[in-house]
Amino acid sequence: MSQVRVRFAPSPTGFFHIGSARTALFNWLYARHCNGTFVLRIEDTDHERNTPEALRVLLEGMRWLGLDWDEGPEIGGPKGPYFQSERSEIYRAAVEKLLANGRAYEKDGAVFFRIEGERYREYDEYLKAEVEKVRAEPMVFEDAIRGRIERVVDRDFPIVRANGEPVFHLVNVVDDIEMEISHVIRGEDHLANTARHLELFHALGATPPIFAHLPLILKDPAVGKGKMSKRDQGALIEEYQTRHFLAESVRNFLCLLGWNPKDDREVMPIGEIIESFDFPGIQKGAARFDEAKMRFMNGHYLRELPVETYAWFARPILTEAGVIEEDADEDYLQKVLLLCRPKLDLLENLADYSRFFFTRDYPLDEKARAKVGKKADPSELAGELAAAIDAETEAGVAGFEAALEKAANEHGRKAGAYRPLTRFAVTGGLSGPDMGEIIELLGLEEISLRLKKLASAPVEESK
RNA sequence: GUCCCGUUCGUCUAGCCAGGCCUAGGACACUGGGUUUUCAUCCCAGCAACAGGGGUUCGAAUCCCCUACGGGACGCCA
Repeated sequence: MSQVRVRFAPSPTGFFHIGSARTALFNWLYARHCNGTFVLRIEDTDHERNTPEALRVLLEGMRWLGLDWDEGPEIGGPKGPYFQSERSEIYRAAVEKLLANGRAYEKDGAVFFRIEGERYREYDEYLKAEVEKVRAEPMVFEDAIRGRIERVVDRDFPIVRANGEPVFHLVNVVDDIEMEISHVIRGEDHLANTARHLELFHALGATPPIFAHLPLILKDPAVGKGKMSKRDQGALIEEYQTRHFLAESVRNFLCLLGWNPKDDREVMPIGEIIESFDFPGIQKGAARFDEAKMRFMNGHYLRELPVETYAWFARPILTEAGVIEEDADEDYLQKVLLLCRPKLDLLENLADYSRFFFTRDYPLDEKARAKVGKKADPSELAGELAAAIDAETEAGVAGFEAALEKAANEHGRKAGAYRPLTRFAVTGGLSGPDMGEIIELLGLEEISLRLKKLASAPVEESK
């Protein structure tokens, strides 16, 4: 059996689009599944938008997602160079060959590929001009995902521009031949191009690879129509990097966007995905990106992280948000993180969720204050409870419960009246980590202090 | 305009190729309940789909045809 060689051939634009990432991912998965080779080839023939920064974004995104390539930039390989900008000689040779065997001709300084068949002229509604067309034999191929596809190429097309630069169709096919690519896995937007590519493969005397066209990722209908483009909210991998999504969850989610293992597994380790991944599991219809599900997965992976790793991710986030200092105590940090984790799905929310553990200067949610103040004056309640706590000798939750009981009896209230209030005083809101654990970690003294602070604060009328 | 591809719950999808096991399964979201002082975790329950029409067949989500809708391509962009 011949070696499986697949490639991801992006054009560095300065963005790493979610659709490109998914294409890269599926190529990578297939290569790993088949024990094949994953080639990264940079289609940088468009010199204007091609900058080192654009390449960096791309490679960084690939690495972040864990998509390691076997041949390509920075590591080289036997079929290099892997930048199209460095392969001009190879393209020139291919053009010479086509020119020599009569499948190409020069016109207006450019080189055109000749489609064989009877020629006629026709007004083209789309091009708004009369053009020369060809009655050609249809190109037929078996798409690994969609089955039999048939399409005619009815017009000659340029393969070298008047400025001497080779055109995408040409370089793409030449490189796939030279790099001995066995399977071309790419987006459905290339489906219509495939007939042209097939013409080129044949004219160059090469056996075409197997094609597999992936369904497109569509934008949220609320945003607009059509395939997701780089301008759409949530369309770039960088966005999820900056929002501190775990790469694992983004990758897992992307795997499921257009592929599934045919059983009920969804959150699954990458090794299992690699093992199960194959063309029959790939969807034909386009999919819509659903951030809610990715968030859910992120929460799942977050909860599975070893606490040291979790802290390693969290520390810079909290430092940047001004919640902790660079030298914050690791032990205390880990305790806080563990307390926050059960209900946290996104690291980007961690700062607001945990601020009160590190400072007394946390915002008080006015809605929460209004809610707490519905039955009784918060300041009054806080004062009563603080006094009871100060009189208490036992520490921790036990002491808190005793104080609660005492305050309730003394002032003729239900113990429950103090509970939401305590959370509000201690955290600034009405939701968050388990209150008992907060009390244990912060200590009764601190709880009392925060209650007193609330008791002495001026009461604001809620609007 | 021409050509190509697609269409199962709001979303991602299983089932379709090898028609009966489908009163269509799972997951996210949503709703309700439980746990909880609170809560974004956890547990339970619920909601909700075969685009429409015609055929073939004893029987169709599954096969065939048409229509509608969605998407893509048609560039000296990639």
